[in-house]
Amino acid sequence: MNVMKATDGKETSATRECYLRLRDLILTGELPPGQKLKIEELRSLLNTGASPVREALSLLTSDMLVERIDQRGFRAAPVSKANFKEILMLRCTLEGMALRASVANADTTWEENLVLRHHHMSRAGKTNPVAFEVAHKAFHMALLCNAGLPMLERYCSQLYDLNIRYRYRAAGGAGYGERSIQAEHQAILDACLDRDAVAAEAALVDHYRRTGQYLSRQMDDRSGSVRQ
Amino acid sequence: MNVMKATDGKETSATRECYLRLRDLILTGELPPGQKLKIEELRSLLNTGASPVREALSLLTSDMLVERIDQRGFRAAPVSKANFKEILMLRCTLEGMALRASVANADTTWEENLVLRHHHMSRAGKTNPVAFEVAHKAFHMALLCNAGLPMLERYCSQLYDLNIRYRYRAAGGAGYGERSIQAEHQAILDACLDRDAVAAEAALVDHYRRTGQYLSRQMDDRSGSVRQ
DNA sequence: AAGTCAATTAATATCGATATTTTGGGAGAG
DNA sequence: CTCTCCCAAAATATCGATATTAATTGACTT
Repeated sequence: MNVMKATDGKETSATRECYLRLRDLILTGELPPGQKLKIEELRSLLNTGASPVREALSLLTSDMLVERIDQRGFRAAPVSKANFKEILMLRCTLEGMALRASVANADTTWEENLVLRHHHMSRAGKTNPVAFEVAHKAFHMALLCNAGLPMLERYCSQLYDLNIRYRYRAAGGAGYGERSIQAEHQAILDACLDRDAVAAEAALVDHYRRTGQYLSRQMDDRSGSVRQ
Repeated sequence: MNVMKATDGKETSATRECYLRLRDLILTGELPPGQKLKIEELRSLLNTGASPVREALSLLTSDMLVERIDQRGFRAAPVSKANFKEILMLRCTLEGMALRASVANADTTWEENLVLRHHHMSRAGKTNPVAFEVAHKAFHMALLCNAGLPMLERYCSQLYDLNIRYRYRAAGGAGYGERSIQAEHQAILDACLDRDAVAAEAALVDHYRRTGQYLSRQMDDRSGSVRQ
């Protein structure tokens, strides 16, 4: 059973499939923070065997989205205000560093890609929220991808995902309050195109701090739903 | 078979066993960078089944010590001068940040633990190199553990391990050249006990930069043995 | 009636076997 | 002689079943 027929053009492994699906479930909060992740349940939910599920959970452990307790299984990583603040702080520092390096290596290819990503993000924002989330991450990662620092990029990507989870918690989706993030994104883009590393970093950090304050308020308002 | 008898006081899972053993093999270079990690070989090497091996390798992927290529198995992460430099840079930034935060939260419990760790490290240095490696990491992590920033600590721990690998490559063990690392460690400790965050960070970064230059020279001398 | 211990239940961790995919090598065509 | 294609061998990924360990319930003692 579970055979992939000709109509089924899947080139990816079951483990990766599980990994992506589980990550999505955790990021959106469908698997809420702290929840026990029983192999059998996930196995039937994802229509696959126990091995891919376990391996996917092991991979998610490295992304700090899942906690593994020896002999006692897996659970979705808990959330807390302290954790949120640490993520914010690390993002400001690490993405700031990556952005400076990216600007230092600026070339037209990078710039043109940025413009394109920004355009896609603006477009997606008007249609559906989930497409916007994807485009938003693509834009932010495009900002950093010119640094030539793969490990740093990986950390930034991880931290971005961890932060998304708080956004979903606060707004139940991609609701960004009524702040003008458009203007903030434009400011970051402009500074990059001017090849002004200092201004770019300032704009980026400002963007995160504002979002952070907004989310922080949201968390206070609905405190009690946040564990620990 | 492979039953754990009463004499066998193991409380840990086979997966963790594999994880620790494989990590050690990769850090020391017994499994050299870029080497294909075949499940069957490791399975027989570690006297266990395929599942624990695969799970351990998945966990090591998160530590960036193993690369996973979908449908094509695992391999030990490659090394390169660029990678080494990135690790050094990230360590200086991240550990610097963590150390500042640790000093800011300084209390006597932390200080006393530092003194103790430093003492253990000095003692171990005179007996055997492998004990020194353990004590050395314990001292460095003790410096950072008072920051109250668990994710940052985790990153620092990861980066520390990644760096160890280059040290083993350069010296074939814990050989540190004849620099006076003792004095450097003392300087870091003293600055912490003075609760002087700026001096502590400076001493720490200086310590890493010196070690970095030393290792960098070693790598140049034996270049060709380093792939890529 | 409260606490402890044992037996039952449930879940994890692990094994052994199989299907699927990749790799390597050799035969045949150009 | 080189290239391509196909087949055999090896390795990965996955499944299904089992042994081990943790959680739970309920009886028994005090």
